[in-house]
Amino acid sequence: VILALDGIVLSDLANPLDVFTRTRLADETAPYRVRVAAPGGAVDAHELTLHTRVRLGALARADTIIVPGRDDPVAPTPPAVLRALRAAAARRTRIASICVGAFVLAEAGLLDGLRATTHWAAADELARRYPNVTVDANVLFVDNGQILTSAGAAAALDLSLHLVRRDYGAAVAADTARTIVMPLERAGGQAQFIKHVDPAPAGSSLEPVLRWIDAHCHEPLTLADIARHAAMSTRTLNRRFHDEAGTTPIAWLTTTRVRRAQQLLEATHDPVDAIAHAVGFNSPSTFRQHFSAAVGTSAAQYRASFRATGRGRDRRVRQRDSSAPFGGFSAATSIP
DNA sequence: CCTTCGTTCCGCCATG
DNA sequence: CACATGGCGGAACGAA
Repeated sequence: VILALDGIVLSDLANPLDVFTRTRLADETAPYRVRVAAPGGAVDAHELTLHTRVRLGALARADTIIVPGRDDPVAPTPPAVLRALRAAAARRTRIASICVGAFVLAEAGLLDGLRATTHWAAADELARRYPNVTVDANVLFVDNGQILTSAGAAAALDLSLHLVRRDYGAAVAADTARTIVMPLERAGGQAQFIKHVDPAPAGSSLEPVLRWIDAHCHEPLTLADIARHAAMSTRTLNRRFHDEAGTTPIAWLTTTRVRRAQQLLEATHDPVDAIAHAVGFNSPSTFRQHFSAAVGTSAAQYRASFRATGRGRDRRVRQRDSSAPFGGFSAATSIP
């Protein structure tokens, strides 16, 4: 359920809406049912008025609540909305804010003691008004498990895809990313949880290098190899990665490898060690170490939980019955 | 889990 | 002068 309040920023509404409504599983079913809820059934959104089919009551039945930003981030939120959010939080409903929607969560007290992010221009204000919140303006989004926050409007895409990945796995998320033509950096660059600095701007000069790494990540690559292909010194390569991608070349490479491993774990029955080798890790133990560091669970557990429920974690979503074959997984077969 | 050893990364500085 | 590159060296890291 996406929460619409007066003054809603339309892109904050539209981005998650698109991602979740367009997401498809391997069997073409749509796993998410998206509703837009407004307290009074209608909200003022600049040049237009949004009439919604559902009201606040929908929050009580939501698995996930998305809270977009508003024109005036610090405008007081209607008490009924705050109550509904707190009740949902108490119910362990997953709640994610987009951009300055973080102010609404903070106002409801849901960010107390947590790390959070918001639009960079509003970060100072958020930190000032809510001292109990640890504001980090240098990340695309922060995943606290139940409560998530994301940076500026475009980061809503990253956050939404992250949720898709959490719910249904990397292959499904990659498929959705392709559908909405998400640039490679952002789709591939976000590691699993908290982390990562501002993404490389789309069309950055690193893009060809990133693509090349993506295509060759299964080979044994060294820094020097990458630098040679990029036609620059290792020093410059490191510097450019730092400036434009917010990581280092090798960190990027291992993230790429882990992501591919996730897809193979989901889509095949290959032994973990074989997958480790296939995605470019020399030793299985190295793979295990990187995998659990990035994903949070072991490779075997990841596969087991994915198999068991059709996706990664909790949340009550009736899913493809576990007897359904995974052979039809289209996403995993067509990584660019 | 520990140790060893090659690799990576980044500050500093010279150069174009 | 402003800016980007890249060599150097050591500390930190990561693969066996």
